[in-house]
Amino acid sequence: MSASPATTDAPHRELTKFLSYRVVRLHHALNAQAIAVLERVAGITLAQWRVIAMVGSGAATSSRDIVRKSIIDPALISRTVKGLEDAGLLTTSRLKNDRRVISLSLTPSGQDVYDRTLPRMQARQEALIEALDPAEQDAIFLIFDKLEMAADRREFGG
Amino acid sequence: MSASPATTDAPHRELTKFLSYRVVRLHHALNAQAIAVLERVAGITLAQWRVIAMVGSGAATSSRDIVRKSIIDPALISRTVKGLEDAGLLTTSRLKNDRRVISLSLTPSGQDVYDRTLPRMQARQEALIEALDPAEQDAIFLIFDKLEMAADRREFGG
DNA sequence: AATTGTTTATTGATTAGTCAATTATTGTTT
DNA sequence: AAACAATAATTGACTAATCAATAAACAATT
Repeated sequence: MSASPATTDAPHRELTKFLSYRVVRLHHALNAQAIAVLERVAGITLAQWRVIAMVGSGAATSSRDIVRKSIIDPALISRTVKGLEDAGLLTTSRLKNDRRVISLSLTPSGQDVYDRTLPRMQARQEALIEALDPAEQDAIFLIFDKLEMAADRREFGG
Repeated sequence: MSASPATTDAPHRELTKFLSYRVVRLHHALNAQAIAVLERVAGITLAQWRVIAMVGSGAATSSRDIVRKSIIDPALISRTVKGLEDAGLLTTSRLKNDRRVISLSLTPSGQDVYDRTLPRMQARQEALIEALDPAEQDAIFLIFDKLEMAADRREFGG
């Protein structure tokens, strides 16, 4: 009755057993969490926070930096930066050395958003880490490294 | 003393140390992989594969099932189903018992796509799992469970 | 200096995904 | 049965994200 399909496929194989599905689901949950926190705390979007965080922390001083150090699309960065400028949170200028490059810095109110938001987001990160026991904390980053490498493969089977 | 900074922010703190960022990056890489494989093998999109896979495996027999068992938005399912119908891969009908519910089944060519694609996607899943050593394989699903639970929290700090 | 090629950013077009409102059907309560 | 609530699906409007094409500035070569 439980008619297994021709391909010797386990019937009704639990979706939750698929690694890639679990990553999608976790990503979905984390995104929703970040969006909710950012909306409540600062009224900004996730993309806006990513830019503000990288500029505020000094991890990036230009759009180019953000492109290189994150996986945000250049087009999205361009539009997000423009939005942050319009909102008065960010100022832009061209580099003297290389006038292609857009230099970014926070305005006072952008700095304020950063200062107010960072501790919440750090608390969130710590809560995530602390949801794992020490052994898992040690393992998880290496696991991500390995999975990311595996995700670069493009050929499977015949 | 190498641990987390209290409130004083470590300058240039590595983005790759943030768990949520790693999830985003992994999700990004896995998505790109799935999209590439599906395009090459069957010329279908990821959303289309998700529907085909759930119907083909018997994990779902209706749009309602897919909504319940996945995290795909009902609106997206509706449009994806319509697209698959137009492509001749899926047929729909209303349930006798409950005429609100759309029953889904694969056409012969939809079944063909499923049969041809499934082994590739399974090989991919196995390659992902096998990128981890046995201990990591045992740990990863529990880790995902814990992180997902932690992702449900909405309040942080004062 | 003129050329060729590369990098950076922007723009327009397109797709993916989400949200709110609506319709049709079913279930529940009076 | 009538009224009300709940569920399933669809639709339109919107945001997020990606892709392709372009323009501007720079680098390297001849």
